[in-house]
Amino acid sequence: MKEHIQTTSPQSLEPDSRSARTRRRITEAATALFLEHGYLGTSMDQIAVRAGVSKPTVYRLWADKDALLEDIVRSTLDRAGDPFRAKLAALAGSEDLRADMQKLAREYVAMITQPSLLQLRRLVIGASHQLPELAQAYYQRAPEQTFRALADTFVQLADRGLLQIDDPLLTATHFAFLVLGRVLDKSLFYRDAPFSRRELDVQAHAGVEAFLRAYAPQLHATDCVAKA
Amino acid sequence: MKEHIQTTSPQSLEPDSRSARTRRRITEAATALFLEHGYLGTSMDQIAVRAGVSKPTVYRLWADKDALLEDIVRSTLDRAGDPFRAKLAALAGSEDLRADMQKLAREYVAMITQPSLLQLRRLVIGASHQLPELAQAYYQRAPEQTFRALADTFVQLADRGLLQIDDPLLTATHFAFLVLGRVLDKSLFYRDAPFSRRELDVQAHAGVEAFLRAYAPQLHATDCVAKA
Amino acid sequence: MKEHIQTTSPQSLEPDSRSARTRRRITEAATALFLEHGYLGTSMDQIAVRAGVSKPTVYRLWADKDALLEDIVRSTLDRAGDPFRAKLAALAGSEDLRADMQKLAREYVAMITQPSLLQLRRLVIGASHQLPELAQAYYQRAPEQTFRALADTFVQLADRGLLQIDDPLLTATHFAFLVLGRVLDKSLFYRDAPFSRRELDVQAHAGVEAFLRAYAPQLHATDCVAKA
Amino acid sequence: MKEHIQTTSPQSLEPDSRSARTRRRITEAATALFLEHGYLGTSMDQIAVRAGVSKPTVYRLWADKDALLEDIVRSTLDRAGDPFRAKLAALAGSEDLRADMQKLAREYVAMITQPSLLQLRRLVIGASHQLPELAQAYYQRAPEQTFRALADTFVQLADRGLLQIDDPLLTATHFAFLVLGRVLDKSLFYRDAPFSRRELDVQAHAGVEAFLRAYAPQLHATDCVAKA
DNA sequence: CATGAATGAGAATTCATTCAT
DNA sequence: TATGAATGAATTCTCATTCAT
Repeated sequence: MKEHIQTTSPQSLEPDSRSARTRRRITEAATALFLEHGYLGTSMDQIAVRAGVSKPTVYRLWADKDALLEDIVRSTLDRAGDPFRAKLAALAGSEDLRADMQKLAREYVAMITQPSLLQLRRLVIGASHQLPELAQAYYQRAPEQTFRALADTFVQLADRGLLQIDDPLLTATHFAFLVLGRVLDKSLFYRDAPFSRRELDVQAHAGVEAFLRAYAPQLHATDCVAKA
Repeated sequence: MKEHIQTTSPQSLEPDSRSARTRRRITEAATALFLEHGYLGTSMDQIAVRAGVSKPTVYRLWADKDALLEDIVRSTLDRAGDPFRAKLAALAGSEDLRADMQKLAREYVAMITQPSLLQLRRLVIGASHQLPELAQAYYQRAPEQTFRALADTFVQLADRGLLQIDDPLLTATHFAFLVLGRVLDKSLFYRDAPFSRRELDVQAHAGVEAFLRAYAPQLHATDCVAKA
Repeated sequence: MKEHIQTTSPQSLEPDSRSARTRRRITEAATALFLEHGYLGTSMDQIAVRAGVSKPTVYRLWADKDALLEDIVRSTLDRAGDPFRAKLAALAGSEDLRADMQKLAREYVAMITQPSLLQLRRLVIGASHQLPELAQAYYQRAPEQTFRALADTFVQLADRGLLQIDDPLLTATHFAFLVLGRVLDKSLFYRDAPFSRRELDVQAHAGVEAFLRAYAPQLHATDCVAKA
Repeated sequence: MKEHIQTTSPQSLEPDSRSARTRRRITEAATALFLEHGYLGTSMDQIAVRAGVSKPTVYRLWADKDALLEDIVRSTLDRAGDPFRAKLAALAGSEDLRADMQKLAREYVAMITQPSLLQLRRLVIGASHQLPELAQAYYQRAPEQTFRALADTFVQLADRGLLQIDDPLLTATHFAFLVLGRVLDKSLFYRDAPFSRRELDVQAHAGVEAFLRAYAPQLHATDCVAKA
């Protein structure tokens, strides 16, 4: 496998040069086809035709089919996850934890349920038989990094006495899966997003409430007091 | 893979007729190959060779590749899921909810984390581009049915005042994903089970505790008092 | 190629013995399928299934697929052509040539246009690439023999001064093709008989009239007298 | 100036481009094999090997086996039939009907008995089980169109009082089948042309004479007188 | 730089035929 | 006798990849 040419050249003076446009058209075609039909279900022919170029052109830009998929996955991830992680950091200093966490959860759900992202998960999982390293790279780059970011934030909240946690990473996953476990899971099996935006909001809200009951005892002091 | 000791096979009087043996060998070969390389990544040739039969023999028993995969998926699900759902029913009458729920969670984790079941999820998801109905059938037959069974049980527990729940199905998914969301998710991306048994137990335990904090307030009166 | 067992056993004491019935069912199934889908378009599997027997049973009665087709063709021909040739002989002594020849022509058309016979022609022609001897045998047994029988009759009629012919065989083919050339030809290309019975009668009638104008001058004496 | 006299194929500027040659070689190989072994009796493998190309090359130029056969049939028909129909038109103004019709008949026979055309008939008929539309298209394009052209000419001759006809189309088929019915029929069953050129001429001649006796009474006044 | 043309290897599926019981 | 089970060899068609221009 030859190394393929560098993917991004952010400081290019001429961002829409002929070859950059070609590259983009191929990437878009391949993305659409991979997401729709999977890795093995998509042929290089289809990609070239849809992109309106010849196959050798594709092979000049990427060493082989693997490289093309990897490029797509990596650059899609780059574009998708970062905005959320930025907002997440702000939660650590929250004055109204419940409200801010609810807001964050909605944003989390909104990010994750971008159709292309859900399909990307399916694609990567489906291709994991052929490209196991890609799947692992995906997992480390996407869910796991988010969990770690959540954990960092929760540690800070715990330091401020707002949360009571033992294992920050585990707590982070509890938050994540309470908020959208069901969506993540079900959407792997259904081509079309199986939940309406309202349903998503309900699930996010209920997830956060459950999370707070489990991890923010003082927010539920009344419960304890009542018993005491 | 060695056969483990088989004492009986109760459902058939002539369990080892020539053709039953052939069928089983093909099924085993196909299962192993599908789980390892995915649907499109496995060829009927490979299956026949591994089973030690000719291709027409495979086609005599299953109409086509789809039918073979469907058969494998369905029968694997049948074998795997039912025992757990039986045990689940018993929880409704529990005298010691925390202990029994912990026990159930361990069994849940044990069932779900059978390597072949985890791989089956990957397989079905990977094949969903080609066989979308199979993926949906899988989802309805496996996770969703378990969620419903959990919900039924939780409703009974709520009736007895042991849990406080609004939306039973949502609560069921909270339980399920608290207990093994992370495992389910991560194992889709890693060929080999990414958690040791001990890690699984820890996660199951922590998941149940979080669940109880969120949904069984009276069990936590003591906690509150203790902390107070 | 082994010789296959004798096809007909006309003096069998038990004409509907078990095995005779089996043979008949296979023959019928094969005939229907061959006529419908052609020789290469029909599989031994389909034949066995349709006949309700196993494939080895078919192979016990016929050495191979070729033998089965040959048997079918030969026995169909035997059954179909003879009645007509019997009637043909009677024409030689006709008192009213035009009327009797018209009648005969209608019978000729009726015989030839039996759907199964037309389809048989197609079948044999289609199989001639694989079984050239069969096609030749067919031609000698069916059209050619009829032409010869017609020629014999025409010779007798010429002897009586009713026809004026040079080359009897050629004259016979002129009769045959005037009467149903178009039908024979077109029906090779159309699955369903392309002519109604009325059209057939019209063609047969016009063909006979043309034939008589060409070969029975005294029946058209008026024409000649007029010119003289 | 590239405008010197061009000796080569007028319709294409680059008649022997690489791909045109490839296309021609495949067409030739396929034609030979289809004519020899029939549609189902010829495999795409054989075609590719005989053409000296790989199978994908064949599939690049024709969508599938059907398309290849259709192409061959259509282009063969185009090449074969048109010249004759041109000559036919000239007959309408004939000064010496008998002589010109004899000449035309010889040309008709010569056209139809091109070995490749006779084999093409067999091929199309044999393939009609699998490709019924092709067979019908063939019939409409070849025999039927010729019949119509003959009929048109005969109508003109009748207008000039040279023929006496009722149903022009029927008369046309009478001409066609008198002249070469036997050839057309017999050659469907025999791989090699079953008649020598001399035999063909004799049949054509006799066919025309019979036709004229049946449809051109005044041409036969002399005959009648002679006989009288 | 881009392409039309090409290909070896392999995909799913079916065939006529035979074995073993 | 009749069969369920089996198979070697082909079938049509596709794939990722490269050559030649």
